[in-house]
Amino acid sequence: MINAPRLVDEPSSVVRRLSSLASLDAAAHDLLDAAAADAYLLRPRQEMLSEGRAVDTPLILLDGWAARVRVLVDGRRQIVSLLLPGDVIGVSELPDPVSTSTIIALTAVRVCSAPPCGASPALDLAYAVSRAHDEAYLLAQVTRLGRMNAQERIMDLLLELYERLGLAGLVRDRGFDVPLTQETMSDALGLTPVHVNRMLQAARKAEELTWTGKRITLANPVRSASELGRVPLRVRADIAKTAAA
Amino acid sequence: MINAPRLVDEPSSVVRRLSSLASLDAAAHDLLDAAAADAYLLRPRQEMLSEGRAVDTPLILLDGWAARVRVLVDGRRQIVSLLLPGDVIGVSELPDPVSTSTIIALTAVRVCSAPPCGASPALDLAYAVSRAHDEAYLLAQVTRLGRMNAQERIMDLLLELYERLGLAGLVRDRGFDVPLTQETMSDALGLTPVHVNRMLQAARKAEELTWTGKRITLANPVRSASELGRVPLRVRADIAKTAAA
DNA sequence: CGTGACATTGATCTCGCTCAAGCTTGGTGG
DNA sequence: CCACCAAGCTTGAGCGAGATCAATGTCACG
Repeated sequence: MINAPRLVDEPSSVVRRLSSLASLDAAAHDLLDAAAADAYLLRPRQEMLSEGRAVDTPLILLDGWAARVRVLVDGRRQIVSLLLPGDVIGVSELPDPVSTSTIIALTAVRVCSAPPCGASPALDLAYAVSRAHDEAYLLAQVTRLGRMNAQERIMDLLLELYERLGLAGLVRDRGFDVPLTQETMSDALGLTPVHVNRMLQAARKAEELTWTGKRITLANPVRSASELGRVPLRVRADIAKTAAA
Repeated sequence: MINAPRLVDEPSSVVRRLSSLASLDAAAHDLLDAAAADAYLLRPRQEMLSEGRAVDTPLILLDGWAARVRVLVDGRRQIVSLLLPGDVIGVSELPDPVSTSTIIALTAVRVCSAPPCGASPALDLAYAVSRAHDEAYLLAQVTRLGRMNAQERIMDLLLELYERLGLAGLVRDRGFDVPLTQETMSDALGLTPVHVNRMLQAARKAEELTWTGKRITLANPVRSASELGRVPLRVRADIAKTAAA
């Protein structure tokens, strides 16, 4: 569709996402552009990182979706978290880190290695905020699986995707592309595919969402969010505010 | 230096835990001793950190147990993770961090503020490893809640406690003190207290564990672990090995 | 015009929840 | 020293959300 990515007119998901986490200066932009120039493609189902294997280089997910997966001995599979365009993977302040989970591409995926820490203070901050977000999403995943019923899990996850894709500039008109099968969703939600299907139908009948092709549109994200008690994610004190006081 | 708490004879849980994560030099020990000198006590149920509130200072849990908790609008409660003696709380590389979860003391608790990052390289490494562990335990919690049944969840959590308390030197003879009520466990496991009770009875009948008073003893941790497919946690490449090669 | 991946539907089962009641125990005050 | 009481543990009966098993439908693609 889009061939030459003209960063000025149409900023990439990474740039949009990281900019919304921390303001990026020109140096940071240059580093990201340079990194993105060495992007490469992965096929769906391809492993990007293997549990127990050393992490050679942190990655940036430029395009496509991936998932952190844990598999039990008998084959049960749990998607620990979803990785969306613009997400940063495996940046760690730990030397010689070893991956604690397997990461597989859910779709065709375009990645590049992330500019290393220390090269740009603005970028380092963005990484730190990004990691704080990741952790918050993990906490959300825990409470989803531990204390929500099937309907709530589905809507809560979709709202999280809505929020996260929004940061990357991938939401338009309360709608966004979700290249997931119902089976993949069930692995993320700790449910069976059959039950996910039925609950989705119920949600459609209740006119909470539409899901045609690969695009989901939420009828009323604000209302749904407040019903679930979701609050906007905040990981840093607002310095502007506190400085002004 | 070594008067009241005789670190040589009986190292504290923090020192034992952090030492097993990264070898601490004399400077790191001194920093920890100094920090521990300013310890203070908290009562059970007291909030140590509130969701959405700024984190003033990272803490070290010297004694007692705490929990990161998420509460839904209608009161459902999920314990996201358990915090054990020796655990480090809220160390973040992010400036002006805001807590993404509430932390409450489960027992009487003794804490002190953690020596800041940058003061000791050895300590910084220990912090980094500690944080990597925390993340791994979160992943484990997600797969527990998402894909394990009640029996498996209970044993898996107990094995994690066994492993973690072992690092802090708090396991003796396959037994360890667990100051949890069954209700608290149920909040960590995403189950009801009634069901936790029944599954515990089943586990006792199957002679997998004993739980008398506050002390749990696992009959055969190694066998239980292999049945669940648990593998020892590893977050760093073994430098000794790679360096030797 | 197969063929394979995914969505949908139905029937049945079961694990874990709910509600409700006893039971045990340790602490507290009279 | 005992009576009492609140927490927590145990037990029972019944129910229901979600799992399981097994087809069938649909659609894109070679």
